[in-house]
Amino acid sequence: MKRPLIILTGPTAVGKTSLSIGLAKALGGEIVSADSMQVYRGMDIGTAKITKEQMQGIPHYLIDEMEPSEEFNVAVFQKRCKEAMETIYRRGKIPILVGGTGFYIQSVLYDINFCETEADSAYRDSLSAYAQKEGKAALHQKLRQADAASADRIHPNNVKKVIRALEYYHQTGQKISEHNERQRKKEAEYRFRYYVLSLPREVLYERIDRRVDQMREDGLTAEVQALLDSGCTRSMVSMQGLGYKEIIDALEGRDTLDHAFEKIKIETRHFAKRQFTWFRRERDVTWLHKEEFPDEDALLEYCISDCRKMLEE
RNA sequence: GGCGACUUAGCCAAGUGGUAAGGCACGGGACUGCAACUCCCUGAUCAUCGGUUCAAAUCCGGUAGUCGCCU
Repeated sequence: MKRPLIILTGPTAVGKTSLSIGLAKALGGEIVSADSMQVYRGMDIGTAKITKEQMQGIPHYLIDEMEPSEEFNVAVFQKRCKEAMETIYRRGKIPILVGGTGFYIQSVLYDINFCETEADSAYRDSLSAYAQKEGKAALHQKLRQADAASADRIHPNNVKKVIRALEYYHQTGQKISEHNERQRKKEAEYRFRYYVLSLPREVLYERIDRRVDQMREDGLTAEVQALLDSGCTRSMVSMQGLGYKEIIDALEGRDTLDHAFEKIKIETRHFAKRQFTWFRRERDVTWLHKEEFPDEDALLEYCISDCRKMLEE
């Protein structure tokens, strides 16, 4: 019998955290964070990380498990997430995957295969240098020779993705387009519910604006300064998080703080929009339109009973 | 009340006679090891009325609005 899995996601600032705790309590669940930034220690305000008090005793995994200097990515996430889920099953609990990184959720739900090879930064750098010298089109042409299907799919300007496709070919001798095709057909090996929490765009955007204002009041600037003081640099993956790169620019004199915070608002809205695009095309999702419920309790009740149905299957 | 300047898409903004650059926002989309990343697509007849001209956002005049200076 397939094991149960509950997924709760949605755009940033939609209110996943509070719902997740209610669900975990009612169903005997433990939470695994599916968030690419909340794993990092010391990045609390900018990632709107759940606090100890908010957790209300519910165990959380993949939060504060890495240093900002370490590199976290889908492959690492997938591995650690599966480990956490094993622990949870062993304890007789139900894993609840909560977070807004759709790609990460997909990697676990459909068990996408990321081959053993490590990222080859030397090769990546050489390709990147090649693109600098010869141009993006030339790099794309290189990909066309190796993997025409990928070249058709990936826009020449999307250098980062072109490089990854080339790297895959370089390391495995196979075409990433074919690999992707195979992965795409996979079925979930869990009994699951995949909830996407949503709000009308205008409401969400207002919440985002307010949240960013709150981050400023709560001391995001000091948090970023502390990270810089401890040796973090803009080039770290962790420092590319929303809110971090902008404040770094301001602290290092390339921007004003006021403008940086405005920029964070706009970019967070863009991010939310991208998340909607992602979830809209994900199959097997259950949309939860918050505005269709009289209040949070009603929403929670609905989720609980819907999950129970799934658990009894 | 007088004089002057301005009026181009939601915002900023090129264009001064030959048939509307660009940027931002908004909206849509892609995404299989950096994903809070990276990338793609998308909008106007130029305040308004009339005139000159083969041809006007571009020249002339009226009207309206905005801003500045003066009384």
